[in-house]
Amino acid sequence: MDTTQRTDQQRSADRRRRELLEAADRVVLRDGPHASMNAIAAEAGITKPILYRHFGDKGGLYAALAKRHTDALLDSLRAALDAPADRRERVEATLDTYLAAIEARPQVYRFLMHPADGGQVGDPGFDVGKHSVPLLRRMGEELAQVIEDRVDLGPGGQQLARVWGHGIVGMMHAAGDWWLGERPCSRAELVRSLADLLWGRLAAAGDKVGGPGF
Amino acid sequence: MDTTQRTDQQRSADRRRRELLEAADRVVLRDGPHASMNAIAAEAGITKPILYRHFGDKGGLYAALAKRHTDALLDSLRAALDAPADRRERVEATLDTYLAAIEARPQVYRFLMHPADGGQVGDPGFDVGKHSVPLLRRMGEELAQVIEDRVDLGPGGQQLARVWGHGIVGMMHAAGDWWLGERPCSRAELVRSLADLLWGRLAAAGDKVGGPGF
DNA sequence: CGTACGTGTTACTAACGGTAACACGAGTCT
DNA sequence: AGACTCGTGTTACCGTTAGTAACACGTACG
Repeated sequence: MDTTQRTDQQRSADRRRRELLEAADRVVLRDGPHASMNAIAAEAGITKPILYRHFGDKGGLYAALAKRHTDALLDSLRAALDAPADRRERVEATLDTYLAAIEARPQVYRFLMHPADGGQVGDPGFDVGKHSVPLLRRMGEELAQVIEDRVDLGPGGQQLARVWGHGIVGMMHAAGDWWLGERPCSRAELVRSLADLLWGRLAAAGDKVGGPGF
Repeated sequence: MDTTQRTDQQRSADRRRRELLEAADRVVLRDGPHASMNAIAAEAGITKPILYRHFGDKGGLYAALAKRHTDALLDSLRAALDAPADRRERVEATLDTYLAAIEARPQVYRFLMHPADGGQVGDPGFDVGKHSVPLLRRMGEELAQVIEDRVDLGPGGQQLARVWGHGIVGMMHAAGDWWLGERPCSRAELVRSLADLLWGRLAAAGDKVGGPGF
């Protein structure tokens, strides 16, 4: 039970794991979220059971793969969120960073956003899987933390920040999803429109006149 | 080629279709979104191929089922959106209506929200499926229309309304999803928090003091 | 009586997630 | 040296699922 030896083995396993994840990445990028375990194993030059030994089940592989991209995206978003600029600029930079990311890699984005399963009926207590908070939640919690840290919301601010974190992330996500499919305007316009929404322009705008009999 | 006879047949087929949809509804409500075609057929007292003759494939059945619930939900939302009250009250009523709906039937909600597929690789030109706009889009478009009709946004207002429609729906959805899972507060509090967000409270709040060296 | 047709079935295929059982090679202990 | 373990890899399988082909029954119409 030598520690260094164990470290060697673990290091080797980690490297293999990374290779497998990269292969999975390629397949998912090529075939979309429907990539089968067989296809991923073939791309990696091995066979299925090895994937299962490394990741437990498909959910585990999904979680590992999602974590990679999620971490990368969250790093970019943190950079935008923490920039030394005023709040509106930070919000716009964050929105733009997110939209640029999903614009650059729509396949990855689709993969990340569609959990595609939520809980088998049988086999409760399955140890793997389940710990994959599906990106939106992580982004929401992270944004909530930033809001709570940097914005003075008075009493009850912590809960308010959480609601807002998840709400804003959802707004960004849904608008981005729609925009990615239809491309009705430029990215900059979308960013401006969303920031305007968050800045209360909906509340400030006037009613439209001309309702019949009203 | 008698028209009345054909109508009779079609009417019978429609009734059968409705029965099948109700059976599918029960199964989905009981087993969650993972309900198999076999289980649905069994619940309806028939066998699989009949389902396939009626709905083409699973996507078709999903689409038909989703349309039912989506239409029902959209009717409720329209009622809240069109109420003769001021804008803030309408927004809160709409949010509350949506949240009450997902709170009352989480299983249906989960089913509707997880498309769970997006496009097979083989068999291009598959005639069924694909026409199932996944609820969020429909809600977004509908809300966009209401905003465009009732709020004066000046030039470019139509596009702005669409962005906002999808954005607000996404906000509502994500916050609702998170809230449904964690229940961190009452529904009324959630509604208030989200409405506050839309009313620009994020922009109005002050910075938090105490950043080290800033 | 036969023929077309709608409605239903059984029995099958293909693909997928997941697993058991076996095979090989390297280091280790006696 | 020989047995023992252990990591790495395989083949071959199981159970379930979406989807389909082929057949069987009843009924209206010529």
